[in-house]
Amino acid sequence: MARGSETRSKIMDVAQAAILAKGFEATSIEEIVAGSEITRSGFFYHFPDKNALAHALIERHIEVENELFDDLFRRAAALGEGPLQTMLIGLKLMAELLDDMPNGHPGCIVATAAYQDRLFNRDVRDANKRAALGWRSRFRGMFEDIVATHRMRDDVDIDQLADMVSAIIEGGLILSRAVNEPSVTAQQVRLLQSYVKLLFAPEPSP
Amino acid sequence: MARGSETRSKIMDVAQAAILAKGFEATSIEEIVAGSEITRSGFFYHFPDKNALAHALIERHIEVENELFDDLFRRAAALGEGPLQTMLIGLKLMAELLDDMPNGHPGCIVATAAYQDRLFNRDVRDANKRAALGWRSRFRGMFEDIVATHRMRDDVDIDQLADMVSAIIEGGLILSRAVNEPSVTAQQVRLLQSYVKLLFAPEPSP
DNA sequence: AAAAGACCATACTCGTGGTACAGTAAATCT
DNA sequence: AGATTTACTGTACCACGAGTATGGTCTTTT
Repeated sequence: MARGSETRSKIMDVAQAAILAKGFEATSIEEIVAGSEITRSGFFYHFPDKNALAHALIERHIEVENELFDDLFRRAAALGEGPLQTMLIGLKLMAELLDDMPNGHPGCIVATAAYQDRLFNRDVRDANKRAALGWRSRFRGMFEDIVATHRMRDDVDIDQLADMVSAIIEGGLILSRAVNEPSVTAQQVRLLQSYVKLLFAPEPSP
Repeated sequence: MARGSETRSKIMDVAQAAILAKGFEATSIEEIVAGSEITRSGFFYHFPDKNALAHALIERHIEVENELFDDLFRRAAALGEGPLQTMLIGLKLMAELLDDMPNGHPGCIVATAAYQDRLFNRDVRDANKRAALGWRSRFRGMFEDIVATHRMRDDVDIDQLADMVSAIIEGGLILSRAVNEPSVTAQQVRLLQSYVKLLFAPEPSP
């Protein structure tokens, strides 16, 4: 990696850790530069303002999380057979993954942005929107494969079902932070898994 | 209402509207006092600092929402018979209610607080936690009544199921803001209703 | 050798939260 | 009726964080 982009990503690493721990506004540039072995001038050389930093963080997070999900569901597909099994195992793996990162995952940044509308500029909000729509399209694709081979026991919209994955994760993270119980997010994902199971499982033969 | 508490609640009204629209940090005291026909000194007379305002807002919101939920499930209980029906109808009513408030409900304040940990002091975080635990105990009570009379088709924890209501709503609100589709939250609540239905509905007689 | 990239140092502006304090009109208590 | 408290207004001030400006410096690239 070139000299410039090395410092740049170091700034982003430090910033991300701080933001996840205390929120975007509560994290000062002063603090970021202190942890990045750089000066204020150096920071503003790489990012015109704090908004640009937020934008870069969200952009990077989208990529990282996409790769993470790709890998997760690739493993899930290898473990089970058929799209329903893949989804069910994938959700279980996701729950395990969330159990292993008790401080919550970077999705937080997206959520923070959602609730601080005017604090961020258009670029950031657009990136945020793209992230959410990306999740929707990913999971919709998977649910489409499922409905092609399984009967739904309740007539629900596939887009909405796809959104439910994101909603459960984001909602779980919020709740988990509010009550200070790190396990909550993973539990919620397991409940979602239970729903998907009930929704598509073949009728029990009596 | 006495003269003092009148201005106080006016400040809170103005602040709440602004905070829901732009976030807590993005809302300046200057702006709040401008909309409240009061001076800066007046503001600080009622609230020692911004944190106290946040605390008061959350505290008030807990009360308002509790009354709202009480009323909602009272109506639901009148419409259907038995705890399962009450829950299912209640969730439908909740979805309708969310459809009617496209800007999201004040739950946002709680969510904001969850993601801005260090920005708020202990009082605010405690109030936030109490709110979340209050929801949990409310819905757990309802689900307990259901499991007493219905068989669960999947073995899930009641506390976690109760948390799912909050998680779905908060997550729905975030997603709805992120993709700028106000209908998302209500849709997610309807999906939750579908889950509860599948989870407790009697087996179909073949 | 020249130019561009990646910084450092200093100094300044401006908005916002918060403090301090003096004063005032109206309501309430004694 | 007078004293006190409540609910403010007005002014002045401090600290801190974001952002701007500008000039200098070492390093890499051309």
